[in-house]
Amino acid sequence: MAKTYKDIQASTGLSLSTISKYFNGGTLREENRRAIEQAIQKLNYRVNPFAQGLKSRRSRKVGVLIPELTSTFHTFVTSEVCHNLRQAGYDTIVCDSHLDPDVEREALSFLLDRMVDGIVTIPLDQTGMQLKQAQDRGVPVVLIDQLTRDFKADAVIVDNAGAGAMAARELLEYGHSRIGLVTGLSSIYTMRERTNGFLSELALHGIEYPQELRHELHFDVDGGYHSTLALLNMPNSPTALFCTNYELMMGMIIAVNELGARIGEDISVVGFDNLMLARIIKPKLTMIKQPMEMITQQASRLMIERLENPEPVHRIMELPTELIHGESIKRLR
Amino acid sequence: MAKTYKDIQASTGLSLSTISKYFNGGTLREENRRAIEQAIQKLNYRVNPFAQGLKSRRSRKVGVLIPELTSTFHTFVTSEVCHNLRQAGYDTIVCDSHLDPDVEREALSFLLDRMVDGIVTIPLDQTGMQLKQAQDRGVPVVLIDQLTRDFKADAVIVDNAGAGAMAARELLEYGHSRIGLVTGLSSIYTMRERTNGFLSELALHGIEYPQELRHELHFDVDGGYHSTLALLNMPNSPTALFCTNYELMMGMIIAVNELGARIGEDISVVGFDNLMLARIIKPKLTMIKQPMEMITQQASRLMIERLENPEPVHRIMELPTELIHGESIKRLR
DNA sequence: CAAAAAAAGCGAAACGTTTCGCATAAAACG
DNA sequence: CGTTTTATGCGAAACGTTTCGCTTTTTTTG
Repeated sequence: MAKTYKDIQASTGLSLSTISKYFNGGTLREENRRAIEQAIQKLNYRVNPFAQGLKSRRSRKVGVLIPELTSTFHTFVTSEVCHNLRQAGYDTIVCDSHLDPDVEREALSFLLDRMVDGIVTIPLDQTGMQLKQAQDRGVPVVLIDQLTRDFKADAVIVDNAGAGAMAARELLEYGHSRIGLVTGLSSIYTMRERTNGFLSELALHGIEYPQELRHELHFDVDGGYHSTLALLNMPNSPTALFCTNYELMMGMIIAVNELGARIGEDISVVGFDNLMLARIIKPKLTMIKQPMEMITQQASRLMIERLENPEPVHRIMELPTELIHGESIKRLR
Repeated sequence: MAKTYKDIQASTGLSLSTISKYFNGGTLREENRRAIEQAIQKLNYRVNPFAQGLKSRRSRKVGVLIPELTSTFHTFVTSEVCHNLRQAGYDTIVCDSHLDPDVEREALSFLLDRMVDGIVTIPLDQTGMQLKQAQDRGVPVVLIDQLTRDFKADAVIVDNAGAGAMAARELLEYGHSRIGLVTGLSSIYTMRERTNGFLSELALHGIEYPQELRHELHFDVDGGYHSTLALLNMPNSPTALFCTNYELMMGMIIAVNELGARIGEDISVVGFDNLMLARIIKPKLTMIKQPMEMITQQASRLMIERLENPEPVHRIMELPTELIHGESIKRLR
């Protein structure tokens, strides 16, 4: 049978309220503090989260809501944030919305029904309306990856448009101007931003972009694979490719290899996200790197700070991306 | 403010115990049932999970404990099982043990402290000792992927050794006998079983297996990539490869392509798990397919049945694997 | 139609914490 | 050393459900 305050009471002779004080950071005499600690040890006492939640109206749980668990970036963020929050004494409930705004809304209700104290999310619906219900209930929200249009909250983002522009500049530098865009559906914020940044930069250099080079499919390995095949098989195929996330890049690599083309020779490439396999592949890829650890760290920190002391101001952290030089771009001139 | 039974009482005039009966499947008059339903609608009532858990001593939560969230198979299982359980009205808490038995033990305590009603796990420690604490507390366990040595519970497994043997037979059939083994560390149950089944089958055909063809690295894309490079770069390199999971197979493909070799021509291949990319790659791969949907389905079903009606008998479901014929094996004779 | 049986509803006491206002003990002060 | 101030400890009343034993109502039956 699970132990309760009563058992600690029986063991120490202290009152229930004093014991509660011990657990909630009140002031006790050193002597009593030790007695309680000993009792806890001896009894192997564990707080009953139900009783605690019922009375305190705080669950010590945080909801993590992401668009899709099968994306490497999302999995990484989820896993790290969960870890950080657990360190700080918070449990997490993970939901993914399968890229469906309706599911996202439902999942949010689900989380709020579970009485989460906070929500960390990579939002899907870009208005952010779905998140209002959280804020209405006083549940703080931390956004990752994008700001929502009609909803303000703490957020950790990177400069996606800037990253796209950086990729374009690098390729132009090497003399490429006919560049295939291997990207996800433009309904996804990051995909759209990276693409727009990329196109704007080209426009800035007076390059008119032919729409047939722009391939938007689902942002997974499949999508990258098929887009790349299509791009490389077209009559006047591009000399370079820009992939706007990790999965697309993986699909691209497989497609390029399958066609017998050599990266950095027959086709130049700028990838995205220096994760897992991207670190070892030959030739080393030139790519945009997001500061993953910092993103998850800052997001966790923002959440924890909000939980411990709610404030009305919203802080937005924009973190820099970085271009890593590899050997996947051939110099044309 | 959140609504409570009291609000329903105020609205319907029924007693709290009657209302409780409604929620817990007791018998009420049709008229009262409807009245309560209306009140719930009107008030937008949601049960308070803390009060419910406190009183009933059931959390309606299930712990899902897996070795590693970054493995495609594990992610798939987790995501499906969570989905199925939620459908049945159970929340899930996901933990991964980062392939560390100590972390696994801790995570289990963590889950039990959270008062989960059951545990679904792909066990890491193969004795199963870590799971005893669950059973001692009357928390049912469902094993996926392997049986534990000193611990009996419901389980869903596949015939891993049989799968390995099947792969071997197929390759032998086509005349291959010098076969590289791209596999994970033999401390992992499935990797060991598949390897053993494979080797036994070769032995059965009187083939002595040279140890230098057996490459055991971490069972991820990296591992598959490096093992394959090593195998194909050795002096007397194998004519075929067998990869014992999805990630290893992905790494293998990338390495083979990088070396400019053609699958099904220069090197023959049997893969594992018909997921994602494996479905589209050219040439179509010959591979072992696990019945993924059935695994997760059966595991969820077992868990739910145990939760609804605890029984001491343990049911073990062994599901068949299947060999899918592709074009990745060249006929040698 | 009355008596017996079955069904439905009720009240009160939990479950294990937290919190509030007060009482008491210890420390500080003149 | 008595008095004020400050630090600790206490008791009791919640929090929102479930459950048990019992009463009342409804249905069945001869």
